[in-house]
Amino acid sequence: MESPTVRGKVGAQVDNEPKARAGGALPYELIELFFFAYRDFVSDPDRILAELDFGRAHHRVLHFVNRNPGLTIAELLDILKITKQSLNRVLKELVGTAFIEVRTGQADRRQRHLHATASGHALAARLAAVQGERIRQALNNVPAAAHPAIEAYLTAMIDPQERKQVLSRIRKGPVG
Amino acid sequence: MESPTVRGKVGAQVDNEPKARAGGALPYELIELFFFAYRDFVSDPDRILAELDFGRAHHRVLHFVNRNPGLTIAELLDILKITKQSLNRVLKELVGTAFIEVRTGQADRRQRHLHATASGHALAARLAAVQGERIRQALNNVPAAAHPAIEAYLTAMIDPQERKQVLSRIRKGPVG
DNA sequence: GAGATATGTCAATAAGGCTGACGTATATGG
DNA sequence: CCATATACGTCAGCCTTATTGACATATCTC
Repeated sequence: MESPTVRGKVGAQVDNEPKARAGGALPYELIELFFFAYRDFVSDPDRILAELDFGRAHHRVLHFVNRNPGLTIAELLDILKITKQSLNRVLKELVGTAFIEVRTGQADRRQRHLHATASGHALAARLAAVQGERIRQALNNVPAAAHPAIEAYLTAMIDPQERKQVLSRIRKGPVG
Repeated sequence: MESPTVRGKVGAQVDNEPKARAGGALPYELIELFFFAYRDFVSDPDRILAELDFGRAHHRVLHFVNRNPGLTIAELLDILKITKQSLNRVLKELVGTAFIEVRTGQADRRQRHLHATASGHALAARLAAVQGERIRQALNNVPAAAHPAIEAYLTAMIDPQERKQVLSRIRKGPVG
């Protein structure tokens, strides 16, 4: 999983900019650590995806479909915050290669419910495994007592308006 | 600062994949938290950059030049892990808009030493300020005693081979 | 002086985004 | 039952950021 390049609409954010930063120096170390940590975090899946001629976009789609079986197109667009045109190309490839299956909605036949196939689930698990391994190894470098703090820290890095929605989606996600 | 899309060369990495993951479930929560945290972490600078018709590539270049005054082209390419052709377009724009200044090397006149101008420094500081503000706010959600653990965790997320080099560059960086 | 090195540049290509416009199937409300 | 709204699909064109390959130029080093 890798962060999408959100272009175009930048989102209406009100005056969020710190004026003078009264309190001391900028945390350059943490800024750069986060940058490099994320860079390497996504490099593991990249190697696997390259074997299949997939990119990070495929990873994101497969990941969230796998974690949220029956997800509709609209819901997926809302998570990924991309346009349906962008999604379509990637999704078509994942469906064409039988990693994802599309089922017409029962209640509402306009909707498309997305499901990972067996091989889709396997690939998603393989991708999550390499990222999970990196996380596990990193946690080993930190006292177990501090593990909840790391989760709290990452949670607090998420936009407050998004936080609740993100958390509910993460926690409910029962499919491993 | 935002992670580059490393395409093409994926880097020679030896069999790094966890075989069966004997030890239990995958840390899906942390995987997704890291994803969303990073997404929002880069969204703040994006808004500012958009005002100037710059992209994330400009941010990365400006950031590292500002933090490492006198950086050469080759060193910058090594940090960013992109090709000189990719760098060139972005760098030309930053030089053309007078955010970055190029000085021919004294000892070796083939080299180009990059420096942020006054306005380059101001922009870099403004970008770092919004990211720093998010970090500071997130740290406030965590006991101060756990702050070193967060730094240790992020450090351990970086590839072991890269870690030493990255850390030395981060710590020495005296320019805030 | 020959060759290596640091940088610059031209050209073609790809991935992954975007906007705008339009089409189709299905639901839903009056 | 018909009009409108909704969910999705698709065509066309564009942008940014990256890639590879080839070649040019200046400068350093042996």
